Amino acid sequence: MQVAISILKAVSDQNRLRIIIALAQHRELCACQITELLEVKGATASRHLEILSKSGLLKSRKEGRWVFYRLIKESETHGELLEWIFKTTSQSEQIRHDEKTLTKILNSNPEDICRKQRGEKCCP
Amino acid sequence: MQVAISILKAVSDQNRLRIIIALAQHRELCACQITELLEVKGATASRHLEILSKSGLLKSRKEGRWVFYRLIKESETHGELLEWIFKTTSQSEQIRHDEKTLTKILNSNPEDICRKQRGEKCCP
DNA sequence: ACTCCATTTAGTCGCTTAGCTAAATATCTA
DNA sequence: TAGATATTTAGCTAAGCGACTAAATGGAGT
Repeated sequence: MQVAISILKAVSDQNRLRIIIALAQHRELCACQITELLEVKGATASRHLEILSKSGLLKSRKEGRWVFYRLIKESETHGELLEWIFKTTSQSEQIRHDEKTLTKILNSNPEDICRKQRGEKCCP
Repeated sequence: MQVAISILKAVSDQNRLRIIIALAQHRELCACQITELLEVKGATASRHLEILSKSGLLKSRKEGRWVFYRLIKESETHGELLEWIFKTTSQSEQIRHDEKTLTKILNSNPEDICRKQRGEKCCP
């Protein structure tokens, strides 16, 4: 019961839902890319990623200074939940916008993104 | 997106989850039975039922002084979500306890239950 | 009409949480 | 080693939410 609730609480936040959907479309994203996508401060994105990880939906991998996140494969236990989420949000304006933003982000390299995050506005 | 979030928020509360699961097992329950099950004040149960109704998961039917709630049949759109919920909570101690409490509640009639709710402790 | 009573609405209180800033941690590079 | 930098942690604030009490609503029975 508590497990179910912690997962449901984890995904019932708009920004965390955006993270889940983004990771479903792109195998792996680093913290700075997600920060860029959500347009929040790094600390905030980090907090969201922690919540999703602790609920058992994400795992992370460190590579140098970067931390990459992906959906846990075993979340196939949670396949039905994820399927429902994808189906129910597929028409969303926000998600379509995120998809476009993500292709821009993936065309830049992480270094540029991080540089942007402490300087001026981003995404050419 | 907002629809998905409102549904996820609706079901990511312990008491509201208990309501959903109870209604999946017993076609229809009145507000006082749900109040009895949750062991909260009537006003609190009413609030939870409103949230579930507004998110599109429940509908209500008035019969005299009582209001009966049930899962919306069209929530088959939400079948995957509900299936995941049932599967993920089936081992829960709380839910098993609720099942027992519910059979007691259903063996009483609503009048008795309501009478108990404004008087002393309940459930023989 | 009057009363009883199940349910809902209003209003309050305490806790949780999402966001921020600033400081700490960890890692790369010169 | 020193400095730069990506991420996380700590601490704060404001908004959101769940529980309660009290009052309002609306149906049933006399």
